[in-house]
Amino acid sequence: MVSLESLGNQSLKIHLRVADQLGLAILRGEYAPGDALPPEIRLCEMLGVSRTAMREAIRGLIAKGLIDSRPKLGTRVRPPEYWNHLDVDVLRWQLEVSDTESYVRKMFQLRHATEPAATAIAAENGTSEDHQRIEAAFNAMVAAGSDNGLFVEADLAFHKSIYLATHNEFFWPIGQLFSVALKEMFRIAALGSHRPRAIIEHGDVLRAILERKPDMARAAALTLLGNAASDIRRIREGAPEQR
Amino acid sequence: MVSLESLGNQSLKIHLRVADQLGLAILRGEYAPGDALPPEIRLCEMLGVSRTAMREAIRGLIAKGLIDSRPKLGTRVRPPEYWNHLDVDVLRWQLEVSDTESYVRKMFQLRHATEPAATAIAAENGTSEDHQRIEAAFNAMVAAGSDNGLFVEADLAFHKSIYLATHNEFFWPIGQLFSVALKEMFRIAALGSHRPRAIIEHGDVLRAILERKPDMARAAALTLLGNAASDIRRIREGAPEQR
DNA sequence: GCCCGGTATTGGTAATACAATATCATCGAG
DNA sequence: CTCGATGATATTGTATTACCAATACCGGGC
Repeated sequence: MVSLESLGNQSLKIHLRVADQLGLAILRGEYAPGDALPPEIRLCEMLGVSRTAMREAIRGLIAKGLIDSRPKLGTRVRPPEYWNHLDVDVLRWQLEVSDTESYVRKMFQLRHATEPAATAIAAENGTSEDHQRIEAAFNAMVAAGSDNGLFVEADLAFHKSIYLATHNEFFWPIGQLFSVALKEMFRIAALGSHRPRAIIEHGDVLRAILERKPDMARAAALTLLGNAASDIRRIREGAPEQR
Repeated sequence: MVSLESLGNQSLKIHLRVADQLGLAILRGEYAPGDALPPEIRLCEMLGVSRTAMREAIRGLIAKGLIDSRPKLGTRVRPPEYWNHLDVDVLRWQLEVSDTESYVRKMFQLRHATEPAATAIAAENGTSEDHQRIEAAFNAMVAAGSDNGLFVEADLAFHKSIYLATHNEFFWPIGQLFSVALKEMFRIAALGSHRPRAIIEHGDVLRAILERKPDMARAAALTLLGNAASDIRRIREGAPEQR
């Protein structure tokens, strides 16, 4: 018998696939802000899904602030300032359609604002469990050796643990966002980076947190960030990574 | 005939009402992280809605990271570190169930991290349209006179415009969040504050942005924030506002 | 020119079939 | 007889179809 796998990647829940396609189309600008999308039924037959699935997908896009839907006047694309750009899906779509360059810059602008503060707060508020988690991630970075995947994984875990250690819920989703975004970027351009220096700098951050020295932690985070940013810039400019 | 209006506020789309109830219940801790909520059908009859509506509500809560749903083991509450605390609904629920005190503090921690940076970036990148919008909000603050509602509205518009003027999409949702959160707080404890001083400080921020002086803008935002935080602290402590 | 009803489009409900999976019972081997 | 693997079953989420309600817009009739 002919399996259904033949069409498309599958295995994802279908309203997610649908939402993906619609979201990409919107981010790509196929439907400009203010425009109305085709009516539900047209969309259904265009993508070959049921109306319920389409409605669930639309529900999701509404939650992300991309569109607004009212009876009779259709579902319209909202102006971008209403979009939830911190949503990981929105971010992913954005990365797929627009040039990465400016997004790296903007993301580091935000990270530059939040991460030194988060690190300082973590140095102030971190519990011993937090300390253990951060230290474990650091050790994993060291132990990763030449394995790029492991290293990146541990690196992301390190920073995410710091955001968690703030014990401030508002910082958590931001750490989550960076984790996803950076992973996506590494997927695009696998980054060797200056591993020895990175480890030293992460160690400085770790020590400041363990010793509960907020100011030192903030400073360490700042230097780490500055170097990370210039690393990525160098890579984007096509310079060969030097180890 | 008996109108349906009798039960509840109404006029909101029903899956939103349902999501509201479920979200509140989760935030209230009625369903602890790891717990499974009742099966869909039970929930449907408990709240008196159709399965589709319930599914749409659940879809929304999944998008906010509150729950996760898998066949057979039910829909379970995820650990709070996965919740999207930057989502305005999550924030609203949190404010309704937990004490405001610590949330004001945490929110100002974040604001302290982002707003000086955003203001500096706005001073660097703001276009003339941005300048007009910010200035208009400032004028509205001045013109508000003794009308508290107008003043708060203009105040929020002022800060939101600054976040928009960064031309960095990642800052936009954060500005949006503060706008919603502070409005909610003012709703709870109407804040007269030091209006004359506030206007002067906002004027300093405005001038720095118009003159494109990032460092001055950052500094002005910092002093403004420091005073705003202590104002709110004083109010929370029950001290009478002095004008 | 104004009112009224038709129509198209989204919002909401219901019923049904399908798929995935944890639990439990049964069967067989040691 | 006990332990373990394996398969049936019940439960629960997933997906489709169909139908009715509310509403904004359009056009015709008075």
